Amino acid sequence: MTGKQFPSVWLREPRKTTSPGRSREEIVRAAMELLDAEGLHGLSMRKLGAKLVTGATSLYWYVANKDELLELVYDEVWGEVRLPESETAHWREFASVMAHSMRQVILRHPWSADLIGRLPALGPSALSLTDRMRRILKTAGFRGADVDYATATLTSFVYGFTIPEVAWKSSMGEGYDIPAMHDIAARAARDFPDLAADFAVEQSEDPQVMREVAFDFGLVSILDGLEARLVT
Amino acid sequence: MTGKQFPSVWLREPRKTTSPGRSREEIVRAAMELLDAEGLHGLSMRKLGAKLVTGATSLYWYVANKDELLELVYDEVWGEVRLPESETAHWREFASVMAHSMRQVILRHPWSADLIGRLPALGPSALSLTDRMRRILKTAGFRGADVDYATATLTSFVYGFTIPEVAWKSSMGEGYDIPAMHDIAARAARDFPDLAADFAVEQSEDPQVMREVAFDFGLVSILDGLEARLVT
DNA sequence: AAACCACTCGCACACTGTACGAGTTTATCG
DNA sequence: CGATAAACTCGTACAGTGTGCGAGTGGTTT
Repeated sequence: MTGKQFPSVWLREPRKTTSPGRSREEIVRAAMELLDAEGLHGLSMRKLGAKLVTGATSLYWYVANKDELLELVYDEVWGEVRLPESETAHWREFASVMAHSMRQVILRHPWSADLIGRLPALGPSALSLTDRMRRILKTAGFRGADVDYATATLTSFVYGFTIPEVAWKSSMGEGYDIPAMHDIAARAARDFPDLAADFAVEQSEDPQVMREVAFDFGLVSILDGLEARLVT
Repeated sequence: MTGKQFPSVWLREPRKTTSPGRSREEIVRAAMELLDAEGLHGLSMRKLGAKLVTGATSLYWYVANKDELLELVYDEVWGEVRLPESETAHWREFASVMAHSMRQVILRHPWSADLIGRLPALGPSALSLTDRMRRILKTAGFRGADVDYATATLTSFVYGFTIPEVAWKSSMGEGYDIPAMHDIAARAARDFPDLAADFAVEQSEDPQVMREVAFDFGLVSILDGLEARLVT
């Protein structure tokens, strides 16, 4: 009956701290460095403690558990998203810049892809992002729930496009061994000749560029679709 | 130089087996049951062994490691997607059914959301799905790389929409304690009055229905956008 | 009978997150 | 100043994880 308490760092008052050296910020920064260097798998409380020359369990004074720590670094990531300065930008321009920036940020911090959805995104950076997006959409003429729907559509696309992309890259390592990839695709798809054939053709393209083009294709399509919803 | 070998069950010949009782299929089925019952976190080789009345390490005869096992159940999930029977269905109809079905399947097996992107999807069910989608798009008139782009756009949306949805649900438990959610959102967004206000309004809707409507909104928008790319 | 094969599984290793509680420093107050 | 309380540190321990290894078992083939 009581309804489980939803756990999030952002719903707790942080501990008051008189601390000199150690602090949440420092811990978050160190965690981010570890994550960027070694990935999500490479972050453990013990390693983090070692990096900060502290006992692993000392960190639990500043952070209730590992998930809370991850929530903090997660929000830090969204803080890196760059948006058009002016509030008066055309909504298509705004949305496009935001989408591209979100993708770049995730590519820069591949571990964050594993966190999307696994953790609540209630931090200030995340909220500020959606707040600005919604504002722009409203002034563009979207009304009521359509504002939600439009943002959801957009962010869903960015997430869904980028999450598998990042995962693939980190599975492959950074090798980009194109002939090997070709071979892999061909072998996996040997029962689907059409698929295999298309794979073969596309393998000749630069995958980096291709991803970019694909992203833009999807983004433009979505913006067109949303615009159609607007003019009625 | 050699280029790391990409690891996937589907790229290895399976072991030949004279086995009577135990088999890959049985293991996969048991794993699926465990996953549906207890989530990704609840699946461990030891528990799975116990369920099958075997030593945990015996499973490693049939499966190289846990990730391979997960690849197998993962493909099983995509096998549950239902598509229109006829190859002659209109592409919009086809895409729409596929998107909805994918979403439903993920909602039915929430643990699968955590696997999207983390594991290569090179199994027969996954490949068959993309193969059919691509075929339909081709006959609809999409050409060359546009076929990839369009499918990527569609599946990205489905993934990106559903992954966070599922994660949110499983964090909250199935409680759907609406007033509590209201409170949570309000507190988290206290620095963003507009956001908080909108949250408050929307909290009065049935979230289940709302998600469905949102999904359809996005889907229709995307299909419109893709169609615009087609008629040129 | 010997050799091979498919298969089982106990043990051990290196790790994980974190509860607990005892210890130490620092700040506040009478 | 001394005392009390609050802020902080951290060693130990527990219950778990995936899985490499190597010894063992039972059936089939030569």
